[in-house]
Parts: sequence; C-alpha cells; structure tokens
Amino acid sequence: MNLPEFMPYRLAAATDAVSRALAGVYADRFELKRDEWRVLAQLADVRELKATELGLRAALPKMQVSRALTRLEEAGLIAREPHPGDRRNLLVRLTAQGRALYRKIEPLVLARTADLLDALDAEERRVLTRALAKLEERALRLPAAP
Amino acid sequence: MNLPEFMPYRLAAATDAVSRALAGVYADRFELKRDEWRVLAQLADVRELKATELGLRAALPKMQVSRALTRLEEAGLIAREPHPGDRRNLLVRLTAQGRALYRKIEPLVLARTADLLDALDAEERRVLTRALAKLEERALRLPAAP
DNA sequence: TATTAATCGTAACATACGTTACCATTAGAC
DNA sequence: GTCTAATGGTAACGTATGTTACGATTAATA
Repeated sequence: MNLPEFMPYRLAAATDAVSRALAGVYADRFELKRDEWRVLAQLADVRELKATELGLRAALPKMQVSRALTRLEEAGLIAREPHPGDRRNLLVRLTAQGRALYRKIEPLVLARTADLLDALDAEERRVLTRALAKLEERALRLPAAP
Repeated sequence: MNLPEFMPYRLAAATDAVSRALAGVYADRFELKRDEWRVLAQLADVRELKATELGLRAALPKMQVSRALTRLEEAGLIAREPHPGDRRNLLVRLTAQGRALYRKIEPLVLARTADLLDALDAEERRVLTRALAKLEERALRLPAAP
C-alpha cells in the first residue's frame, strides 16, 4: 500500500492541484467560488435558463445551485424571476454586471487551462482523455460509497 | 465553456467516481472513512508511528489525522500513547483488532484498484501516470486558490 | 539556567455541505 | 373539477471540514 504511487491517490492529487490552479484565476480576484463560476459560465451563452437546467449543465445538485444563485444575486451578477409559464420554475439570467464579469474571467480560465494542457503533448492529451473516460465508466459500474 | 468536455471537469469526475468506487469496498461494510482507511493502511506495515509521520505518509493535515485517530481509537482499532522520548509526540500503533481488520480490507482494495486499472491497457496506464504527474507539476507552479 | 522560540496535538469556533423536510405549484387520474 | 402524486426550490438541521488559538513540551539561545 504505497500511497504515493497508488493510482487513485495520484489521480486525486492531480485533480486537486488542477482545481486549485483554475480557481486561482477567479477565486481571489473576483471572489467567486467554484460553483458560482460554473453557474456564471453556464449562463453566459444563453439568455436565460431554468434553475433545473442550470443544475444539469453545471453538474451541480439543486441545493448547490440554489445557494450559488443566492450569492450571485447578492453580488448583483444574476437575476431570478419566476417562470411565467410554470411558477415552480425559476428563470435565471445574467445581469449586465454578470456578463461583464464573465467576459473578464473567461479568457483567463481558458488561458490557464491551455497552460495546464501545454504540459502534455498531443498524444498524452488524447490518451489522458480516453483513459479518464474508461476509468470513470468502469468506476461507475462498481458499487460505490455515497 | 463546454463543461462536459472540459479537461478539469473530466478529471474531477473521474477522480470522484474512482474514489467512491474504492470507498465502496470499505465504507459500508467496515464503517471506515477514507481518512481512517488511509491511516490504517499506513500503520499496517510499521510497528508504530509518530502521528506527524502518519500525517506525512497518509498525506493528511494534522487535524484530520487527529480526528481519524480519535475515531479509530474509539473503534478499538488503534492505540495511542505518549512518545517516551518526546512527550509532545504521540505514538500510534494498530491493535490486534486493527491489524485483523486491515488484513481483511487490503486485498479487497487492491483487487478493486486492479479492477479499475483493467479498464486500461498497458500503454494507457503508462501515459496516464505520466500525464497526471506532468499536470500536477504544472498546476502546482501556478498561483492557486486555497 | 532562564528565556524565548518552535513543535505537537487538540479544542473551539466558523463555515461549508449534504440530507431531510417542507411549501408552493402543477400534472395526472378519476 | 377534485384529489393525489410529482416537481422545483428553499429552509432547517446535523455533520464535516478548515482555521485559529491554545496548552503542553522541548529545543535554542543567551
């Protein structure tokens, strides 16, 4: 059981480092958390979105969406209004301020991701993508802890 | 910003799935959390360990080590005693019960890891290992969020 | 040796997070 | 239409987690 060479641990360590490096782009400077950034990004290309769709696109459970929206609304970055057709739903859209913020952050995030991927050659990127997909698929077939 | 294809997200998703699949081996059946399992595993090959060393080997911050030890001790799996030479330190060792439990779990964890890795061919494993190392190294050089 | 600084582990607090329960609303069955 | 079931979102709770502060002990420096 040699942890430093143990694949699941290497995977977790790399993920953690990558996630922090990415968050480093927006967390300090713009006071956004990861969930908030994700929600912002999902709203950027669409005029408005139901909160449910938002959750699906951002891969976030509804409670986290709700909390992210609360904070984003307080910050004046998004607006929520009831869905006219179905008043259970919520329509979410970026404010001008939110759009402006997104336009500032997006290129930074993309650049940093490119920077990270620059550490790999083309072959490595391809195999990495494939290997991650295979691993995840296999892992999801196995009985898992909650 | 297409999340489902975004490398950092794929990485995180794969890690999460793998981590859950691994924990599925011991979490339910043996009521261990990940940190506790790690501590157990680090103690398995050594007679006794200072808590600090334990933290380093298990890659856990000292607070998490402390909490894991509390729970493991309550469960009768480890024993702590003050270090005779330096009474700031703590000596931790497995109880017979702890050793027995470890012997039950270890082969299951190794088997499951092997199962996961079986999803990859030899080349993919090699490249994955290398790519993860490169990514992590690059990520750690960049300014990160806490 | 006396005094200060560093180390180890834990406590205590604040924050974050997941889960359950709940309210409002709508869809479906009858 | 009325009653029941399902859905969307939030509240409220408990647990987890990180941070800071602390007490105890030892090392370093004078």
